[in-house]
Amino acid sequence: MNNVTQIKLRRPTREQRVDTIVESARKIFCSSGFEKGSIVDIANDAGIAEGTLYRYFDGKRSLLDEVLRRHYETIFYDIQQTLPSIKGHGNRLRYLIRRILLAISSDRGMCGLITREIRQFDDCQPSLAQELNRQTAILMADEIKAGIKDGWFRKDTSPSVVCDMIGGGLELIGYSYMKTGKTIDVDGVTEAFSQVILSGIESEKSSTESMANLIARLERTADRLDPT
Amino acid sequence: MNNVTQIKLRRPTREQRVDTIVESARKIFCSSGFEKGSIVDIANDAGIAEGTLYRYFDGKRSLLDEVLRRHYETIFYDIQQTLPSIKGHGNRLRYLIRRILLAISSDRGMCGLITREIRQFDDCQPSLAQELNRQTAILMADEIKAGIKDGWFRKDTSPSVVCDMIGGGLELIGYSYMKTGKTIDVDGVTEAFSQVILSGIESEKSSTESMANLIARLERTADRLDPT
DNA sequence: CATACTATTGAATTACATTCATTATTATGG
DNA sequence: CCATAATAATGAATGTAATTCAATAGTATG
Repeated sequence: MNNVTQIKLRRPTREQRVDTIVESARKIFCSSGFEKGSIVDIANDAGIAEGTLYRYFDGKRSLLDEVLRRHYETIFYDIQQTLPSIKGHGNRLRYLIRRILLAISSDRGMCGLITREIRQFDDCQPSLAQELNRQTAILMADEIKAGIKDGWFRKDTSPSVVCDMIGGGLELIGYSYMKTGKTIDVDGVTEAFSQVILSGIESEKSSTESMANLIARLERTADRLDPT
Repeated sequence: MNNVTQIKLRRPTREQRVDTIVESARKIFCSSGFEKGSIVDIANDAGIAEGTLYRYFDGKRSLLDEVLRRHYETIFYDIQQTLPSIKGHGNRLRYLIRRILLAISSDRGMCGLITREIRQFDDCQPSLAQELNRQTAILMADEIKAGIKDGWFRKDTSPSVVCDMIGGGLELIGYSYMKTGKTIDVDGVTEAFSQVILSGIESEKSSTESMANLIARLERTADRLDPT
C-alpha cells in the first residue's frame, strides 16, 4: 500500500531485481567470459541464490542475451539520432564504421564477450548478438543500395559482400584489440576502411569527377599557352 | 620383433592410434560441434575408453587443435604449390580469396567448427585456429605490401586493414553459409571481393581505364593546341 | 616363464547448470 | 492485528560431461 512511507527493507520490484541481475551478469561475463563466468558468481554478485535467478531468466544464455540486448540498444539509439543529420552516402557509411569502432574501443570487456560469443549457433536458435549485428549490417546495406541507385556507387557492387567486408573487418579489429590490448586509433582505422571501401565501390561518374578537375586545370593551362 | 609375420591383433602403433582418435574427433566435432560433441562419443567412435584418449591428448581442446592443424595443413600445402605460379599481385590476392572460399564451401562441417570455435581466447592460450588463420592473413599482407612497393597499390593503403576486411568478410560468408545452407557461388563472391578490394587499393598509375580517358582528353587538348 | 614396463580401462571425482521441495515474505480479508 | 493465500527466495539435490587414477591387461626382455 504505502511504498513511500515504509522505509523497512522491502523486496525489490521485479524490474529492480532484473536490473541487478543483468548488471551482475554483465560484470561477470565481461571479466570472466560466458563459459567461465558461473551462475553462482553472478548470483553472489547480485546478492541472491542461484534458484532465484531462474525465476527471472530461463537460463544462462537468455541472461547473456539480455546483457547484449541492453548493450546494443544504446548504440542503436545513438545511431538513429545521428544518422539522419549526415549527408552523403559515403559520409553515412563512414559514420557507421566509426560508431562501431568507437563501441569496440570504449568497452573492452563487452568487446571480448561479443567477439567470443557471437558465433554460437549450436542449438538452432541464433544468438541475439548475431541478430543485433545483422541490424547494423542492414543499415550499411541500405546506404550502399541507395548509393547505387543514385549512381554514386558502381551498379555491379554487391551490397551484402561489402557489408560482410566491413562487418567482418571490424570484428577482426576488435579481436586483435582483445588479443594485443593496443588501443585502437579510431580515426585512423575509420579512414583506412572508408578509403578502401569507398574507392572500391565508387562509380566512374564520381571517380572521374576528380579526373575532370584535373582535365579542367590542364585545359585552362592549355588555353593560357595558346589563347585562340 | 616380428611386426610382419604376426597376424594376431596387435595394439596399434602410437601414430595409428593418434590418427584414429583425430579422425573420430573430426567426425564428432564437425557433426555435433565442440561443446556438444563429448569425449565419450569420440572415444566410442574410436573404439577406446575415455581414459585412453588422455594418454594421447592433454584434453578436449588440444584434440580440437590437432583436428584444425591437419585441416589447415592441406590448404597451406595447396597454396604453397600454386601461389608462385600466379603472376600479378592482384591475381595472387584473387587466388587467395578464391582458395579460402573453396575451403569454406567444400567442407561444411569444418566450416561450422572453425566459425564457431575460432574466437575462444578465454584461457590466454590463443586457439590454434587463430594462429593458422593469421598465417593466411600474412600471405595476403605480403602480397599487398609488395604491390605497394611496386607502385601497383596506393602508397597510403594499410595492409593490415585490407587483410582484416578480406579475412573478416570471408569469415562472415562462411558464417552465413552455415546459417542458411545456401551453396556459395565461389566465383561470383571471389569477383565481388576482388573488385571492391582491388579498385579500392589500386594506385592512380594502375587505373588504366580512367587513364585511357585521361589520355584521350589530353590528346584532344593537344590537338587544339597544335592542330595539324 | 618371470619380471618390468607400458597401455587400457572404467569407475570415481569435480565442476557446473538447472530443478524443486522447503522456507520466508508479502498481500488480502475479517 | 491476525490468519491465510499467494508469491518469492533458498540451497540442497540432480544431471551431465570433462578429467583423473587405481586397478587390470598386454607386451617386451632376459
